[in-house]
Amino acid sequence: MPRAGLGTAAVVAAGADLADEIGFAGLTMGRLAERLGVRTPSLYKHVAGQDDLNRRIAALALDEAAGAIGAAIQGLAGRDALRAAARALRAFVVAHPGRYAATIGLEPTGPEDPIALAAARLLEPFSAVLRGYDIAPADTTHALRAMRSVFHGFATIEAGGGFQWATGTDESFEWLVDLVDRGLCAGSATQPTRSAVH
Amino acid sequence: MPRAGLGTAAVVAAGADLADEIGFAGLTMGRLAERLGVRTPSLYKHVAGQDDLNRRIAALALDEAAGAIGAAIQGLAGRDALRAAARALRAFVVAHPGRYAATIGLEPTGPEDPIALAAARLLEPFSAVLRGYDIAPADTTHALRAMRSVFHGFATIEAGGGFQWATGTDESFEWLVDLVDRGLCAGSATQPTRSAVH
DNA sequence: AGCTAGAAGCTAGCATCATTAGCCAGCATG
DNA sequence: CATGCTGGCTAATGATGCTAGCTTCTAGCT
Repeated sequence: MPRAGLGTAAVVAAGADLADEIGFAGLTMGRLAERLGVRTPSLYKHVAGQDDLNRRIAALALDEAAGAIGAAIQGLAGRDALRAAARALRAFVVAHPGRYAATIGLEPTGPEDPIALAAARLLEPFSAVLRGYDIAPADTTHALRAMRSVFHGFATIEAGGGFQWATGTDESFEWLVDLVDRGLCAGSATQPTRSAVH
Repeated sequence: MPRAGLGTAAVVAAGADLADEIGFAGLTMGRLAERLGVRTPSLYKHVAGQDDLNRRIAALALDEAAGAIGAAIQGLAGRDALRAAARALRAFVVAHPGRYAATIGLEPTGPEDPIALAAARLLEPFSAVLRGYDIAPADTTHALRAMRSVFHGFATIEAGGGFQWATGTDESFEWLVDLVDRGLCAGSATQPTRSAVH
């Protein structure tokens, strides 16, 4: 029996592709093995198990997303950068729903977890976008979390099929980006009482 | 063998409680049966299967969330209503992580699907909040989707353990609410060119 | 009160999966 | 050429969802 010449990276990549094709929920060790022309137990030579596979796919996805967004905002600033970043994230989720689904609802085991590292890398381009706005240093964490929440929320809802969704999604997305842009601008200009509370 | 006196509602409620306790991922037909003092196959007299159970739990959760948010915004308007709604949703997700997880990433089979109906009911209190802002009628759909994305995003990230999260989450949440408030206010005051496009 | 029919429970059994144990073949190094 | 590691395999186990088919309880009718 000839060797298939697999490796951890190849297995993870194939798993990510398969998840994108048939949906993350349908990603099974058996199907992945079949896709790779190999019997199921052989996968365990490259991956510790399904959970490990999922986490590796998630880390890969976060890394790829970070790269795509970073590239998208090159040379842009302010609202242009915000829009570019948001669009790039959305495009990634639409193009890779399985990969993205793998990133939902997982806890890094520690600060050295590849997932935590990849997540940190994904935060970086968003930090860059934020630098184009006039945000108080004490508020950057909040602003980062806000951006993450907003676009993550939109992406998951859209990727999950939304509810009554379907029509006008593009417009709604641009509207959402503008809302965030307005919020970030206004937040820097006016520092009302409530910001002085904490 | 004495009858347990179950019914679909009782099974679904027990499933929702169990999901909140041990996590939605750990909700299994066997465990639920055990909790109800019944053998696994008996559940199939009340529920078509695991998928059906999950969808019913999701519908229940959406319905309960809609009720909680609706109650929370009674007598409030504008920013007060927005904050109350957002806090109520967040409180619900924190108190019922299993229920909420059941609502993530499911597609209603049709407009008559109980999930679609419950989702529509959840939209209602948010519509009420929006009425406290001066949003152009053509933009209400976008604004609704925006609110849903924002708070869904924050809730899921927080429920999923977040990433480097943990500290200052409350502050970040309030900051996010204020950002949306600013965005909604500014969106009504200024009607820039892009709003006149469609 | 007794009969009947359907609802609600049960045992047994099957299919699918993830996972482990243990074997064997190819390849690279001495 | 021997040797040992690596990566593939078969076989088997245990968990889980689900179906089939039997039995018993109970509601409702006569």
